[in-house]
Amino acid sequence: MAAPRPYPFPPEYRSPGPMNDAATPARYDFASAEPRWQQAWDAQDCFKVPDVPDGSRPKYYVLEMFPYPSGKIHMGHVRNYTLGDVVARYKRARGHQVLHPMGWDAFGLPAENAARERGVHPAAWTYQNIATMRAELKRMGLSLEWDREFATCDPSYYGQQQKLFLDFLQAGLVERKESWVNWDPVDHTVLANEQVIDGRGWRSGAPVEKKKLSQWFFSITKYAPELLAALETLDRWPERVKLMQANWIGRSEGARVRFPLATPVAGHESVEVFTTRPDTLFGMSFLAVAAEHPLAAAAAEANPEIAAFIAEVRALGTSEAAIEQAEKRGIDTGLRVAHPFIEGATFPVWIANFVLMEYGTGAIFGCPSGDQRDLDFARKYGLPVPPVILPPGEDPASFAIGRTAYTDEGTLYNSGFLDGLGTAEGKRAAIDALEAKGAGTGVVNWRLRDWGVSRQRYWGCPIPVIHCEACGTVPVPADQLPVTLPEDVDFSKPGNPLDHHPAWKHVACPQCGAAARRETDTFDTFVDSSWYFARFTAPKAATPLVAEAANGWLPVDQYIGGIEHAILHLLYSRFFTRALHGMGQLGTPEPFAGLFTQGMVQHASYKAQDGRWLAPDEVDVAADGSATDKATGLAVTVSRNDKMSKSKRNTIDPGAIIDHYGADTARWFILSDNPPDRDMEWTESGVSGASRFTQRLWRLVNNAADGLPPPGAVPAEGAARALRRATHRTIQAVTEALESFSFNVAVARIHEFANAIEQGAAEDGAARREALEAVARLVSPMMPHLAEELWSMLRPGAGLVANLPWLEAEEALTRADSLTLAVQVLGKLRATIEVPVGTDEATVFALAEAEENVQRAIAGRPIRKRIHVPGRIVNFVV
RNA sequence: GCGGGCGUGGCGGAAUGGUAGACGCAUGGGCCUUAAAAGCCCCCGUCCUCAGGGAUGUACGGGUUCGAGUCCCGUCGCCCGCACCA
Repeated sequence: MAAPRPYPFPPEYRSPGPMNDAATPARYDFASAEPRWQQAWDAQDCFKVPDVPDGSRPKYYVLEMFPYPSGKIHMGHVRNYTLGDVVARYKRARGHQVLHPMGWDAFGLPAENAARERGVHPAAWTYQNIATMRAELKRMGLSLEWDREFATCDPSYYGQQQKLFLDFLQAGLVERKESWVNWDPVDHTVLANEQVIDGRGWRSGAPVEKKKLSQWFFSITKYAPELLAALETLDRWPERVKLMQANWIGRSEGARVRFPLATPVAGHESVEVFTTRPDTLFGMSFLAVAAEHPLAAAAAEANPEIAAFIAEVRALGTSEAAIEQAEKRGIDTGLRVAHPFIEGATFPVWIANFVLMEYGTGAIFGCPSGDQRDLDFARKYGLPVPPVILPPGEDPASFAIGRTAYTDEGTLYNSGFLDGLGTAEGKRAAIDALEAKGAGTGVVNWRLRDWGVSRQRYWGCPIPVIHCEACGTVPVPADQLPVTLPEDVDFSKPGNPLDHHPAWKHVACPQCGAAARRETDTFDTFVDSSWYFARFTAPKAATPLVAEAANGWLPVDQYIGGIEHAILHLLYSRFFTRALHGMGQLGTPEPFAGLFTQGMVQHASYKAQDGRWLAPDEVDVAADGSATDKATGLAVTVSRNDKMSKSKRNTIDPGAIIDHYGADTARWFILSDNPPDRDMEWTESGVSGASRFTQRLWRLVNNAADGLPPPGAVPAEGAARALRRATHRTIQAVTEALESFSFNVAVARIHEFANAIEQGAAEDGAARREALEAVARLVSPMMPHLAEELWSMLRPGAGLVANLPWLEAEEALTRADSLTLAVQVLGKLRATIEVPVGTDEATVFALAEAEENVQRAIAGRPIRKRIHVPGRIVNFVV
């Protein structure tokens, strides 16, 4: 692991150390305060809740996506857990019983990479990382209940997961099917998509091949209709995430059409195609199948050119993005199919690299005039483009398709019996005709595929199955679980260490007792993260779930994590929950009632002229943002908005930040910088600004604390009114901002409030105490340590802010007695007027019209219309 | 390529269809200090100005409205996901 980098802090922000040095003004000493308050929370078990909510207060389950233990925490974690902690502390103050646990998504590839590269055992590497990261998280002052912690690589967790797998098997939700993997022919290893770079294996550099393997699948497609329909019930999910999921599930109505082959090939009499546009069948120009389609294989047998083309397509790997971005290419098989409607006509069968075997039937009919991809393909290979849809207002004699297909609705023509019909009627009529002829049927197709969970890797949860020659695949009996990973594994050979372990896989068949073989594949790590949120409700139970605990706490009220998980992790978790609900193990069909997706954390990156990436402490940044290399003095290319990454060396270590500024400063800066759902940029000046504000608040209280009247004093009327109004309006505004995840706005309101307190120096002492106590309590979800420190100065010995209820604004004190109205003429601002609350409309118009600027803008023209939006605006139309 | 999102001063951003730029950061000027640090105060979209104001401005081009950063259509740029990274 890389040594921690020094951080280029200005010397003035180092921890001030012991105070009461007469020569320097007193400062807030976060370095001693933060651990002190963390101990105080621990000592009182502030964040502990029972396994079953006791009903004394409403329950609230706050969960952030648990981290992968990669080594150290990064700023993305700090942002994620700060957001969650604000919610957890705020909800707790609002009187909820808050469950807020933490654990580790601990299986995965990086541990195996570390084992191969450095000879560390994956378990040792993982648990060491967990220890480091746990210590770092604890320093952040999060209101977590650490007693519930677990790692998914603990046998006590993955053993329970194996039990769930047996339940899924029993429920008919598991299947064994063949599917394609990326195969590295040199390393003899299955590659993850991220390990395929430009079609080559990342270590060997060899062109990847696609290989078919028999693998385990969860039947998520059985739940496709439910998963789609239930999106509507998720009213506290971002619309964009629901949209992405709906598109991913991809329900589409269309038809399956059977095209008879002119001459049967290798036992194939026909090709079946799925289409959402059966109305355009008369616009057919060709038929195309995927390279993995059986017909393609049959055609390749007699033709080496076709075989070469298929091999080329295979070399693209299994990533859909790579396949679809490749240049659209194809090859004519020489086969021809008959048309279901056009008597005697036949069309060529092509193999095309953009047709996906996984979608529909792995074959399409090409209608170039109505589909852009088909058109590009037809133009490239000189195939005909018969137009069949006439856009509204076009003349059939002159309308022609050029470089752009017409994909919208219109009137069918050149289409035999469909002529004159619109798009919707055309679809219906075409399906009716197909069904009457026995050439096809109307169907609903789903884009969603079953979830392949087999991985040929060591560091994952063993799939508890035994393969027996006589009995087939036999589940490991529940009383023989968990199937644990062997510890003595050899990573010097490529491939799956479980597979070449000398003893582990050799077992007796549980059914017949004959020699049999353990499944050596392990689960996709998405399985681990598909139920951990439920396990947190009873993390040590001897069964996967405990009904009262799970049903008492679930669903998660607020789930927080990165937008990059918008589809897969969230959809798999929804599927798992629904499946467990169906088996009667969970009371809720949906895992996450509320979802918030945060943006990424970025930092400027610096590239020297010779192409090396420079770390932030290796450059001098000038006021105008330009930078030079400290070592060479040469100018450096600065790029903002770069995702923090080790390769660009622009990561900032949260541990170093906490050392130098304290956890509260880091939290405050992260919250203040921008709205939490957007990407944020970590800047040095931003953190130091946040640090100054913590000192300013502390000073504000420290300077005032001695001169305040005792708690309970009643503020006087009159002079104190302005400050009291500021206090109660701030309570109102911060509360609203916290409720709506506008944490940056909450920060702004607290800044304004601090300004107001400073300006109100001569005010009534009781009002001042009220204001300062409000500050301490309002910042507490965001800067919990500073809040405790301020509170202890204001109310020595009065207990913890963490145990206080949230402040309520007094409505009467928030009202103003006059308001400012904008006066516009023709929608342009010309003046503002100050009127007492409750002024009637006629008076408002008269006052507005009397303004000198307004008169000038009206310029003697008659007023046609007067608009008054009470409390906002007056507009004169002339 | 397909699906989703975002775009407002030098920077991060604020703004129930109703005063665009709150609040913060940076820069500049000033106070304090022997000096620095810390702290405090002022200015701060652009252009014009008779110093009252005026024009213009929310990626770009259109539209709806008394009124558009906000709603609608199109274009451009950037970001996320694409099923074996987590």
